[in-house]
Amino acid sequence: MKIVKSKDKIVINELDDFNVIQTLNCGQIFRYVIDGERALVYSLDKRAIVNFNENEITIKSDDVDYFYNFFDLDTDYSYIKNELRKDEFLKSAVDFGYGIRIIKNDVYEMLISFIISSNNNIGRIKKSIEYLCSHFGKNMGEYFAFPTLQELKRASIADFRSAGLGYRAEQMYDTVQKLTDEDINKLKHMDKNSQFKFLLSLKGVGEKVAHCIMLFGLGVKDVFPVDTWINKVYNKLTNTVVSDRKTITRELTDRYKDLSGYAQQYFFYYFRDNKLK
DNA sequence: GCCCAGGGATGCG
DNA sequence: CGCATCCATGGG
Repeated sequence: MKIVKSKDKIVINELDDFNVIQTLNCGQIFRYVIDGERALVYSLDKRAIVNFNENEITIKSDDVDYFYNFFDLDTDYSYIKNELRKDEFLKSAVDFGYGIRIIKNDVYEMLISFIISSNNNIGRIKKSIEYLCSHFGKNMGEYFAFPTLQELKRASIADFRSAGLGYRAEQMYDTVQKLTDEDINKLKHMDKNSQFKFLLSLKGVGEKVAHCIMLFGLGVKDVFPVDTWINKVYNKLTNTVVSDRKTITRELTDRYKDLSGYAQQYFFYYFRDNKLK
């Protein structure tokens, strides 16, 4: 991959390790719009305008450095993919999702987003997040920012229900009221086990959601979020009927170790897209 | 009407 | 611990 960064844009060529549609559609981010060969991508109060074709990707933003880091452009994915292709379960999944990159998103935004995600579908998750942005986030002119913690503290349980959170409204209210900016800052500097423990102490956050927050918001790669799809994939690949997700999580994290987070994304994208066939 | 979605909280043994 | 049950909501 050839990357040229300037003040107002990033231009990328030789796209063996970056496909915009795959990276956006693999379930790690909920605030984006794809329109032909152009995508709008949002994080906190920032926006990137991404133009792409099969030969070149151009990322424009008022904060180029933020999105350089956001798209993880310093990481060599060819090494990761070569390692994972050695695994018989993963080879076709890696080839299918060759251009996936794991986003480095904001922890707080991931926390709120993945509380909404539990036992929910991606379409509804997106709508709920959009509602929170347009009702509680700052008006940026052409879009709404993700609401800050202080802004979200003004939302009532009824507001969260209006956002379509259903029974998660009370959990969200409890967590938002309890959480502080200092909690978020401390979280970034904790070790992995402390991060996991703290996240589990928040309402609406169980093991799977905590693992997603760590993977997409804290850059922790040796976690393997297990949701309904991964559960189905696991049973298909191992020809078993296991429903205990703790067991599945332990076995898969043990199998893929430091590359667990990457492996999980290739699995998720491949099997969800192919409807397990 | 039933089933499912990037699951978690609670209670009970 | 493990396990069962309940939980809003919209789309297929």
